Amino acid sequence: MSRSRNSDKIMMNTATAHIDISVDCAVFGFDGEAVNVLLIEQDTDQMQLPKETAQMALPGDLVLPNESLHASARRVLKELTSLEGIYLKQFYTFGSPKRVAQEKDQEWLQSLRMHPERRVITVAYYSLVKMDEFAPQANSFAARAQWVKIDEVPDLAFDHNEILESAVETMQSELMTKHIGFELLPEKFTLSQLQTLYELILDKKLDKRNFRKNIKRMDQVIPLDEKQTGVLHKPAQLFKFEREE
Amino acid sequence: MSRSRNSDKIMMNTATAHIDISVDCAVFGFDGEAVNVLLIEQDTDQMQLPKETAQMALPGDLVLPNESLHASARRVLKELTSLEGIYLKQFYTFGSPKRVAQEKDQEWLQSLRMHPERRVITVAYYSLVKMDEFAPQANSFAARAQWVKIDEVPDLAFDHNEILESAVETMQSELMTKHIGFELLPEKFTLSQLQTLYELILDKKLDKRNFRKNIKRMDQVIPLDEKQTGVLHKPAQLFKFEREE
DNA sequence: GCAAAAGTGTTTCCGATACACCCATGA
DNA sequence: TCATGGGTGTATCGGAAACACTTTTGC
Repeated sequence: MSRSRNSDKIMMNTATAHIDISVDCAVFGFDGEAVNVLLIEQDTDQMQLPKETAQMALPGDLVLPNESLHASARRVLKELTSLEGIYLKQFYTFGSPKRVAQEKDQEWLQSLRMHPERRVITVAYYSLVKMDEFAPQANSFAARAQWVKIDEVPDLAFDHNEILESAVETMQSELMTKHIGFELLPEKFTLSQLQTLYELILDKKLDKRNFRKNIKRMDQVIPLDEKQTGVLHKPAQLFKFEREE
Repeated sequence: MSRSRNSDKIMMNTATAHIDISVDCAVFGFDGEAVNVLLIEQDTDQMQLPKETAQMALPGDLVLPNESLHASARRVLKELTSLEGIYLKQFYTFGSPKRVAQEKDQEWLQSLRMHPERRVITVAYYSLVKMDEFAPQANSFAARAQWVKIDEVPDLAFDHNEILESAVETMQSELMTKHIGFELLPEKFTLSQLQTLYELILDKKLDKRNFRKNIKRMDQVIPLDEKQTGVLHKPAQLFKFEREE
């Protein structure tokens, strides 16, 4: 695939001095069963390649000249999900000089970027969305977005497996202290749903009674006058979460 | 491909499209009395300005085209202190479009940078050094480096007060879990020195007996066959810290 | 009435806290 | 001998962990 272009090579000397900046987002969602991450699929049609070779990657884009990093991440997320005002947090910046220079990534990179030969430093964010509010966008960018269970994520483009792993670790370590679990649940949720989520993220079993004791003394968790319906067992009490100011 | 060519031309016209990347380092040291941070002073002589107007800033530099972020931070640190192999950790990336665009910073920026008008995104690191090993370098860059107590830091250039504050918070929150206190002490230290350091960083008094109980059940802290000398009271036992593999 | 998950309290254990006196040295 | 910080043990408290049965609903 080394259809080398002389003009580009000549540019190299000067062009490599430029470093591009991107943001990449690991967007997590919970469907009641598993924690998922939103991945973008390479558009193989457009490139006339067999579907099997399609790669996947975390959503991301170059930072615009006048855009803050956070705004940039918000933009990527909005184009993808149409959601605004959702949990979004910077966690690390990946800047290895060769992080987009692997042979396997060149094809996609060239269809994606104005300067595919350039080094790219990426500021990584993780985001938490309520999957029931998620509306896939009709635009071509997002049409190829899909949820993948985090333990079934394939090899990704660039260094995105590493970025994702780091995002998962960050989420794990912030779950307890920052109450981020609630960001992944619907507005109204049961304590069992919450516990399932904690068990998945922390990857360990929790004691039901102790868990409920702990949750119930957070006064941000508010019981509603409402119960589950349509389940074939005792219906559970619903709760909502209200972030204090 | 033809799309790339066209867009290139468009890009060329707008020089501000280039974003520079720098690293900035908050280097902390402990002198037995206070936690200090290493600051760089603007060279007012060279600029023929009155000494009083000299600004200070965190040490930092642009990332070189083929240099990883970590290597870049290491380089800044080595030029400054001649130290290698010291604790260095990325903690946040600051990328507000206007972070170096304030009027007050233009003078210095223009003496410092090839493209002072460019937006700069900076990847911030904090570093911990043993002050007794610190040897100020003779080069012009570091000749103007000086230790300043963290609660006596003046207004700094750019957004460096914000970066420093964030570095201090990060250090505080990592003190307990990552044993970073030892990085600031000499190879041989007393438990009182260690406690003083913890009290300064956490900004609260600790109980002597409980503190020593906790430290003594870390098996990385190893008692030496050696005592303090030249003090006018009972000499303290010396310890060393050995990071496990 | 049965399957399936919801819901509920008490006891035990362990780590965190509080607290005061004697010791070794140099001046 | 005195001033200075070094060094030590125990009792109490409070949160974490362990643990099993009854309840409500849909079928």
